[in-house]
Amino acid sequence: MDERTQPNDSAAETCYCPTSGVIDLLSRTYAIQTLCAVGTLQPVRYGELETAFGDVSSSTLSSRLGDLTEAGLLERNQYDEIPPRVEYRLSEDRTDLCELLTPVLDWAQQRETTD
Amino acid sequence: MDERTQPNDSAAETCYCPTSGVIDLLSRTYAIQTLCAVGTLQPVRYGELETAFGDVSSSTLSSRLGDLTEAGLLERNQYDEIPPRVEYRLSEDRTDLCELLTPVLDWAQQRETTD
DNA sequence: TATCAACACTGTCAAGTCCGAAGTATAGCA
DNA sequence: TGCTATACTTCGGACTTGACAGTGTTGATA
Repeated sequence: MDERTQPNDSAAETCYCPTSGVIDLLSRTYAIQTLCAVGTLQPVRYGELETAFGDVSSSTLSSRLGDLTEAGLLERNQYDEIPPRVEYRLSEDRTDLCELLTPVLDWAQQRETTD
Repeated sequence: MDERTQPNDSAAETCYCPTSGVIDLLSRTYAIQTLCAVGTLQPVRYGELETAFGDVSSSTLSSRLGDLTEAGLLERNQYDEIPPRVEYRLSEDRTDLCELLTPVLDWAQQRETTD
């Protein structure tokens, strides 16, 4: 940490930290997208996400939703109807994460179209 | 898209998009951390990243750096010395991604300490 | 009466990805 | 001659993912 360029000090403290639980979670397939999609479409059902993504496998989407719910980032509400209905939405206090991630997805998509 | 709560329209366009190349990349182990660590410590060497993370396997770090370099997010400079020296830094125009990701890592770390 | 559709998953197996440990190449130093 | 330093690569096994088929319930349709 001497003659290196450094954006700012707070970043220096956080950036190279070891894998934390949440980042581990976000590093799985479709985790980021799922989070943002739920934030945008909420309340959203399993089938809606499946068709929105188009190419997720049902097992992956299922376990991703399970992971995120278990981690407290999503809420799952099940209604006793036939056919069954399950709705997902962001947990009350996790909306902020989605707000941080959306620009990342925006960036990625913009890059996709320009490069 | 009728009575659903929607944060804003631009988010609705981007959030539930299918997996794009960049997001695919970021969804691999240590990709987000590597990007942010390079942004913070640049120019940074392989060994520095390895010790900074502490628990990455060398093979994973190696392939992650390769992925990010190949995708044009990182620059790799090799010097003909013994022992060898290789330096990584963010590509000129990719600094903005790191700026978007740092808050995500901050959020994750803060959550880690409060929960 | 038999079948089908709708929905939210779960189960299974093959393929891909990741980890930890050991190995590679090179030159200076003891 | 062996040790050190560096930036990787290779290998076998473990874990994750994808494709596809199946589950359970009830109302609608043939």
